[in-house]
Amino acid sequence: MSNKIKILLAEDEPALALIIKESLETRNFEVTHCKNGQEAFDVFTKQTFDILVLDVMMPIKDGISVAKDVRKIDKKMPIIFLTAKSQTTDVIEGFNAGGNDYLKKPFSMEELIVRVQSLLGRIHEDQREEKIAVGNYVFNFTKQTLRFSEVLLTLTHREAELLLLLIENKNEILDRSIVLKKIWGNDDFFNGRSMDVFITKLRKKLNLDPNIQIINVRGQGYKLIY
Amino acid sequence: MSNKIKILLAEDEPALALIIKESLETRNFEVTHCKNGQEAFDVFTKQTFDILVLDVMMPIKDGISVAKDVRKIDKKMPIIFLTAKSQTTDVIEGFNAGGNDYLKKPFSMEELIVRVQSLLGRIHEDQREEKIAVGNYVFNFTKQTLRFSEVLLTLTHREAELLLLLIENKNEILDRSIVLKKIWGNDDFFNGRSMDVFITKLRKKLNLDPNIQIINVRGQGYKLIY
DNA sequence: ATTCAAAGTTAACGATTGTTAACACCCTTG
DNA sequence: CAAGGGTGTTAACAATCGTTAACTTTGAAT
Repeated sequence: MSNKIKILLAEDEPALALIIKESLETRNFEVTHCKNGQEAFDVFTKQTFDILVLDVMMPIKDGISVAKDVRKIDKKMPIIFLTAKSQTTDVIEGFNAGGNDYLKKPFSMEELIVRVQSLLGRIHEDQREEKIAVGNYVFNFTKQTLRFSEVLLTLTHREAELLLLLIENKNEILDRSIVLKKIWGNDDFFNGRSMDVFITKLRKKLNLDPNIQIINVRGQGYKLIY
Repeated sequence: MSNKIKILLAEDEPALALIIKESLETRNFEVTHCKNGQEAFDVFTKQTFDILVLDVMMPIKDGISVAKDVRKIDKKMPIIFLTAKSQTTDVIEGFNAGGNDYLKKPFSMEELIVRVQSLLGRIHEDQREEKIAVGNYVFNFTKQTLRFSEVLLTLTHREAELLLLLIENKNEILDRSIVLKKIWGNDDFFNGRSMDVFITKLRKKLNLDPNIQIINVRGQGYKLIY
């Protein structure tokens, strides 16, 4: 199973459907296209999607009707309507049917993409995984903790920030001045010494796993290896 | 304190601002109007709102800039942009700044209202219940209570306000000065100490669940994690 | 081998934060 | 109006964190 974001697109006009599908696919979305509302609802019940993009006017079953049926099953599924109609009443009808956004034709692909992302962002916001494996440790940045089997070490905020930068550049040289600018704001002499102190502290806390090392590269910076 | 939905409206054109304000008020929203972005951001830091409606082009500080600053403080606050510009690039810029919707002028009041309601609906799904899960606790802001299975703790108003802000920024750093401006009105030294006292009180009341912690980030603020 | 700058380490200091308690200010109640 | 509980602020002291300083060790260049 791929981990791509899955979009169900219902659009009866073949040319437009193709353009939308391809545009979304270039952004690495996985798009399933249906030619009418009936087909779309059928597919919806049989697969899982992250977001629905529904044309309002379609043969057999219109988009609003699809949305209403979907809402009976799934209250949270993000739904965007596409429509040629631009009267306000249609927009209102769309929202009342449980739509989350309403895009009037003609619209640019960029705008569609950005609105799709906006709706998805909200859904996915709580899902970030915060635990990072570092050798035999588990590092949790937000909790500022390092766990080595049963041993739980707590880090200060500075230590956690520094470790995160090192991890993001693991096995590569992390430049002194980069760190200093990012964490301390500027790279003057004293901040540099302060950073060295924190490297010492991190080394102490990371020495439970002998495979982890913070190596100094004289004149350049540090390298976290494991 | 009224329980109306609070909207912060930033719009420099007086005639349009008045129309919007009155339209929203007929729907029983409470609207605070600001004439430019600077004013809007000031007010935002000192009061609490449910949604922001920002004109993009304004003197002194534009709406996009306001949104970016707001996002540094509050990741979830719903933001709708209003704009005369209709180029796609502006829409994209708006979403990138953290906006949740983008309405092109001229728009109908009805459309604004449905879009406001659509965004609020999503947010209030979590909160309309008024009961917010915090680890194994259940927090009820209006009742100022914290329940841990059978144990019911009552909070003072200050405690409840502070906890709500922490929850709205869970797993992220909540800035000292933001809290102080929002709850105490200004961030002088003594209010700062007072806030620290309340953090202590909250920690005590939250220590039934060992997974909940209020972490201090020296010089910046506090972070609620669970 | 000598020299000097960079980095390692430890300790001390000052600023920030944590905690407790005393105090002041409401409300409500008698 | 006095008493008392509840609430928020101020003050005092303890603990923690980040920086600075001092001294030591390392490594590269001469």
